[in-house]
Amino acid sequence: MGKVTIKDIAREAGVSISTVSNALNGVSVVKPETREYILEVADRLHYIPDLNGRNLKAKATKVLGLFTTSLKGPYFATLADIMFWECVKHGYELNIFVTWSEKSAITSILGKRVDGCVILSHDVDEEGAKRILELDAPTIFLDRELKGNRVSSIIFDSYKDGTTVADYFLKKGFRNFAVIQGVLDNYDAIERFRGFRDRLLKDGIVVDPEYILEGGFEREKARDAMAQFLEKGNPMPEAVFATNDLSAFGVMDALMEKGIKIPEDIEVVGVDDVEMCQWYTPNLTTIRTGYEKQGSLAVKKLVKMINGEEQGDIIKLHGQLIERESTKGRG
Amino acid sequence: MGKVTIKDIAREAGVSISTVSNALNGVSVVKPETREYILEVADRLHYIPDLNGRNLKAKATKVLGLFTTSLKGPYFATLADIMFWECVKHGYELNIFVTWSEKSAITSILGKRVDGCVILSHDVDEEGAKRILELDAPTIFLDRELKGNRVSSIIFDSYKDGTTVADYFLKKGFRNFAVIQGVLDNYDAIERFRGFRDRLLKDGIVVDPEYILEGGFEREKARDAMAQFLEKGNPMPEAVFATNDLSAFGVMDALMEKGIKIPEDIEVVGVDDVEMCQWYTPNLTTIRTGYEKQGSLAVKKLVKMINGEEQGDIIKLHGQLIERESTKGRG
DNA sequence: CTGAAAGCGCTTACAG
DNA sequence: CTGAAAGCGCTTACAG
Repeated sequence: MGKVTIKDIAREAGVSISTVSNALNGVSVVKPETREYILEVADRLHYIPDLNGRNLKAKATKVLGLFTTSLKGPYFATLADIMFWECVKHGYELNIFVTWSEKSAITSILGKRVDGCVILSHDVDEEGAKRILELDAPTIFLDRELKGNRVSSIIFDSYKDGTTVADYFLKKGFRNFAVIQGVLDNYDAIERFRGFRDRLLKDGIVVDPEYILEGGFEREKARDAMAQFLEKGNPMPEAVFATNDLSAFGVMDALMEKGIKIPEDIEVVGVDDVEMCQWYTPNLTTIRTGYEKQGSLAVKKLVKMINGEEQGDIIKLHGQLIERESTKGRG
Repeated sequence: MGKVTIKDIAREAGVSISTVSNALNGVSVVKPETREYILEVADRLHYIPDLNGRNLKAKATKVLGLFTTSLKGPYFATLADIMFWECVKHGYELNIFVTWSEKSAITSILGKRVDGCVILSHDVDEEGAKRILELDAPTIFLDRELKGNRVSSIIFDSYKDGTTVADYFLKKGFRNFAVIQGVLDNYDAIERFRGFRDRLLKDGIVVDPEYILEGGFEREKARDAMAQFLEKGNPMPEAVFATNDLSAFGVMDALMEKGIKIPEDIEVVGVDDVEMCQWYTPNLTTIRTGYEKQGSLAVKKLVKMINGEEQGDIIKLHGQLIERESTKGRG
């Protein structure tokens, strides 16, 4: 290939490499004609800057990193697409990294591959997170509460979302529930469950451990758990709180396979409001968490922290209950 | 933060930076004790190498790039996850870039951010692709046929998949069809359609342009197109070929809303074999294209091209028809 | 086995 | 407005 460098451009254009660099970077000090000519030569030679050379000297890479344990899941693509567009607006690129530990984020930040990170782990790495806080590297956590000078969290108020669902069911007069847990060490899964449980406790209602099923945030897993539950012949609860939509679909799959009617025999509520909630029959009552907002806010806040315009914060997004067919059983 | 460099380690350990570099990189020439000690010091100081310094001098970055126009779509996450694991096996990292033109891939390769690229564009950028071919940068295209010294394509034999579906319907004695087109300039969309059409033509069957609908590979768009088609009151076709599963679901949504029975009144076939094919009622007959294989093969081939072990190739993956309820109408 | 030195491609004060 | 020079953090022949 024979890589073209600023040296080649300088020779070809008959100027120094400093002038080439200044022209290329639009430093206003260069005479317009010189600049024009250099740009033309650069273009003719198909010049592409070596990012390593540039980043080595420069303080910024103008790249943000999105670190995640998995690209799957119902809303990752939407979240990332929104973040991507928000990055473009602010003059940044977005790189996505699949990784199992925060170490990779640390390496990328300290290795000067990115100027800041957004971290979305399905499994929390406490040690890595602490290290990030120590270093005070510009970071946004989407999955836990952490705050530093340049470290923020933008999370769902999942505890409150759990209480919202409990409130809703209690108002209907229900007292017997099943709960589908999510990924066991996932922040949102834990908080949604806690909120639901605590609100019920206030009214003196305890959820029987037999009625707490593991859904792992997955449709298939939830379906299996519910099918197994039904096998046991326990009395049916009046309503099910699934800690995400996917597991709610799994629960409904299993119920309907047994001929149990939703919402007449049992009501179901999920969390997330993925698109499919509107397509599934019956369509699903759920909490709209607002993950689109999370994506754009993450980038905005991160850029501000990088620029030193704002300090770290903990931002909680409030969910909203969207009522649909799956809970139109009684009053 | 006060970035730690090999200089700091050298000073702290009382050796030269060359020795530090050699120790860190496991060059066997270093005395084991020296090496151990240096590693310990590096660890103690929380040393993280500056990737720009390293990549500037080194010929390789050990990073592969996956460039795509969108993270959405039913199989992107699976494809990327598989590629990620395959990268780990080969000692590479995987970076994902959302981008609208091949220019970004070129910048990354020539900018020495990555050693090679896998490109999956929903909209084809001919100019950019040509430039990659000229440069002969290690690249795998997943969306079009291109071949160079270090440029390969790993694509579905979508033309053949189209003929397979046509064959299947013809054997059942059908002669009246509707087709749901995909994204108009998408390679697979075009080829699936061409294969289907050409096979029918051989039997003297022409698909009425009124029966060729635009589905854009999206469920909603296909649903709307089919709903609009039904409004017109044209005679119903015997079968529908949707050029991907998502649009097949949309078509079935629209048909069932009008009380049309699948497969009794009309049969439907899709392409991809996404998971949902098994969940939808009726579950969907489709072509299993084998995108998992595409992902792992892409990484393997790319690594071999980078290492100079293999030249570019055009690899076509054969699809397989999976028969399910949506075509169990007649013989 | 270890160290001094050159250089990767770029940016950035600083002199002219 | 332009250029000579230093230096970003690393690797890599080469001498010892």
